Amino acid sequence: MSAHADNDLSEQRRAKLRAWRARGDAYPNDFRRTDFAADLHERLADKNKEALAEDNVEAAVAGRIMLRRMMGKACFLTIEDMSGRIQVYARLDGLGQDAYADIEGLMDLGDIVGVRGTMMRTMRGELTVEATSIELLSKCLHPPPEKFHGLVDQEMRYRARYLDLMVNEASRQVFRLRSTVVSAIRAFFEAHDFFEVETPMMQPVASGAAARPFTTHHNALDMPLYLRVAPELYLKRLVVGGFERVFEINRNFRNEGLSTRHNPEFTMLEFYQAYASVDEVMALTTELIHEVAARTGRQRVTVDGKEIDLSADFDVIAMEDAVCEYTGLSLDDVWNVDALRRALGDDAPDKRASAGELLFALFEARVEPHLVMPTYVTGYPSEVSPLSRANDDRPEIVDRFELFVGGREIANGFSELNDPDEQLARFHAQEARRAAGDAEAMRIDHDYVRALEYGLPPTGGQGLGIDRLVMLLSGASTIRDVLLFPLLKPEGGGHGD
RNA sequence: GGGUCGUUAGCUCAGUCGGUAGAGCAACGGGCUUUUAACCCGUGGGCCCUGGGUUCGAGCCCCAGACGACCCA
Repeated sequence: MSAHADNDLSEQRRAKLRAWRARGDAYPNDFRRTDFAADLHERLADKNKEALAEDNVEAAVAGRIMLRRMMGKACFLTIEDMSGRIQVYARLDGLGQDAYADIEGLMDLGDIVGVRGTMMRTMRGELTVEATSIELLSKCLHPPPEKFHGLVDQEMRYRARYLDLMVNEASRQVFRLRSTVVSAIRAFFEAHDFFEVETPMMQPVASGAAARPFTTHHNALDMPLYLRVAPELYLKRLVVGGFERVFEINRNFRNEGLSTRHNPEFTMLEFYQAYASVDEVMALTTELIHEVAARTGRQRVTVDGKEIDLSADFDVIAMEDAVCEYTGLSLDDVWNVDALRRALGDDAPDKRASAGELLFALFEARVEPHLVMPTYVTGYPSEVSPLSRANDDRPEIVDRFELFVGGREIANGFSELNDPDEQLARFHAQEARRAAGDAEAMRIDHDYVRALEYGLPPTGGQGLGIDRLVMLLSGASTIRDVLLFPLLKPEGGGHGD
């Protein structure tokens, strides 16, 4: 990448490193930091210039040089550690000739340094470490991005995420937020007597969702393996085993295109609760999102200029009603193949599609983008929900919901289908679709059906996309902004090696 | 997969009508012992994404490609 083809500038820095190496260990690990920048700011907040001068507070800080102001026989450095920034003041008189010359001759913006000194305030009141020693701990051999604008180039922000994080505070905040989200979710489920499990990422049958898997091969067993598209069928096996409340936060892999909403690997939360109805799962989902929004301080977020209150109750609407509302169809039409096809126009799928499939297609095409305020959509057609339990009164729909916020699907939950014979029949229906050309139709998992034959208690479960939740809370418009290392095409258009 | 826009110094960006490539930051040299996006003076730094084409002459116009951003599917 062009960012690293800085031959002259990095040669200058390498020359300084060579000079530093000649003095001894150029990459020492004997500097003992005693203070973080933020702690010093907090601890000494109420000490004015005079009080600090009297107290003689010693400090040892370390971090990267972000700014530097040389003034002949004195200089200011701004260094940054994981907690924030702190200013360093170095004087020729205070450090001595040789040590002061090192700052000018060996150190550059971007270098990692350790500083010992005494806390003071400048005439303008800024808390500052007046250095008694400064040592180079790790040389930065490339010029860092521009100090004021940071790193703007999107491609380089994704390809060299370390540079993005080094200079863009906004980017760091997104990933701190993400960490808080995950930890809030864990705390929530632990408080509700769930426990966390890990199920296989590599599966002999990739089932549990309508998606194409990545394929790999196990040499010793000489068998194909698939990266999972969902953990669902394994989690429900655990409920069969008596783990009545489980959750998993982990990666799924789907072999599909890249977009602002899709990355081939993404993170899902799934949880299952025995003896819970779909309504209880919905209530738990609302409670979860309320809790995460509160823990992250993001109860009010803005999507496409519209403010969304994540602490309020969420709307609920049946898919049939939602389709009528946004397409003008009547309730009599929503299971009528001809009426649905007319409404879909050019967006209609292949000719063999059933009424339920068409209704779902129409919902996706015409309704989803309008669901900006948090909204549960219920009553999904059975054909597009092969793992959901049929509604007791109306077998053509299932007891399932999806939660939409900002026009995007955030979560998907349902009352689990636990009749093994019905499940096998649904799998066979999926297989028929596959035979008819649907490459994403769900695979039959016979071992899962056998697990159901031992008895899955009535159960409710739900899956929630962590990346999309973080997008919502952070205001990110692309999934790449909430993934530390999003998948990109290789540089230069070639293959990796 | 389709459309639109973009790619110029290490970084952030200008570049007029087609006529020898510009700024700020960063670097290097000089000045400056309380600055803070420090400041002042000076110097160096370019595969203008790649490959073709048009032209006396292309960063600029045309064609193809690579990568990215946005929109659509």
